[in-house]
Amino acid sequence: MSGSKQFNTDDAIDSAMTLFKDKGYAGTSLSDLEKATKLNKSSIYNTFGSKDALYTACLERFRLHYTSQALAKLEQEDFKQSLNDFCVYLFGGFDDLSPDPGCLASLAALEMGAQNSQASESIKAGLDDMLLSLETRCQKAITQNQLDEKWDPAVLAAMIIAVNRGAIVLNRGRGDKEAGHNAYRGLLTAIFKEE
Amino acid sequence: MSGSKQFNTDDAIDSAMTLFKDKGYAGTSLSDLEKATKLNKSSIYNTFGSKDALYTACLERFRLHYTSQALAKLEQEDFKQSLNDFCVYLFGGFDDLSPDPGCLASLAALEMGAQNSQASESIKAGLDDMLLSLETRCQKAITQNQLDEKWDPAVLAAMIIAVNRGAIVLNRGRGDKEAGHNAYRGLLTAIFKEE
DNA sequence: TCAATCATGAACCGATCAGTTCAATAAATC
DNA sequence: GATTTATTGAACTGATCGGTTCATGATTGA
Repeated sequence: MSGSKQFNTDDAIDSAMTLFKDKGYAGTSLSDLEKATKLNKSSIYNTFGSKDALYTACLERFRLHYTSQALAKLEQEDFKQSLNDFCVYLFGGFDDLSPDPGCLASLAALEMGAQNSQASESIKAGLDDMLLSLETRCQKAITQNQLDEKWDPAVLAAMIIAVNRGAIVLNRGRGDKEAGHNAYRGLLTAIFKEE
Repeated sequence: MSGSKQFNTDDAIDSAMTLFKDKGYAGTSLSDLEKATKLNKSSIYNTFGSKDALYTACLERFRLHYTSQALAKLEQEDFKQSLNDFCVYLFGGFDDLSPDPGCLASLAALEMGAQNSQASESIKAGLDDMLLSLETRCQKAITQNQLDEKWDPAVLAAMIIAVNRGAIVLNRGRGDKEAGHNAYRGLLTAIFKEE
């Protein structure tokens, strides 16, 4: 059949994203991608061009769709609420006992970090988005007197991202969410709990 | 030639480790491993049994050799010094401008987290080693009055590991050490800087 | 209604994958 | 010095890799 596209491109990207997130770039084969997207290889190549290009499309969609949704949580007036919702979103729910969903971008950063892939730009851009948004939000919190002045906004932003990324590593490596959850509690203690 | 082993097993594991750390399990082929270890495929299979077994051997050596060296830094009397040296060791030197060395275990956790591989046990054990040692060290710091009582040792331990793991993701993803370094500075601010 | 368009599935490509086999051969034992 | 033991390189296996080609046929615009 033809004449018009028989599938939704974003749906295909979402399916591929799940695979790449769980098995990595190298660990995901084209036949895996065919099954997950329910597309034929020629459709995949016609639409995206190559495995690498599909991977990059996944990273771009992840950044423009999912990451930006997390960053939107920061737009609330209350800093503590902003940060909490931001973390809950990234964590996949603090009270949710289902396995940690992992993170496409974090695995991509570690897997592609030593290569110079087409995907590297998107990975870097995603991290920079987060760092910049968080830095701006922390700066605003200081001027609003919702955050202690001892904090350098860029430093705190980097720490918040690091805890988030690190929590995923802990959760995926241990198969539960306990250590990751503790890491988040530590973050809240660090920022909000008085000595 | 034969009669006795013609190579050092640990040297071979170290070479393989570097490859797995940079390219991941799936991204590393046996011919890559042959080149890096300067061994023939049959020697690799004779010695280790399979690619998966060699990978697990790398993780075990990483844990028993490298991770335990990091944890040894915690044995100093001064808590701040312990923590600083621990972080510097994991970071590959704060003043060292060379690229972040990455981390075999962190990539392994993300890459294998959704699989149930032979390697999973070793990955989990490595994280548990770190969490337990740090928790014990933090507890000691509290009794020594070197750490504020607001901290739950298990919570702080998880946060320290998370920042370390997350810093690697940031560094590898961005190709420099700036954000990772900031994350560490945040950690020190959180623990030692008064409000 | 008809011609142009284009997504599609199947067959195919050479390369590389993880893993095996085995003869050659060097060291160790006696 | 002969026999045993064990490592090694090279050749080989079938499967799968990423990627291409192309006939088919449904959809579309005129």
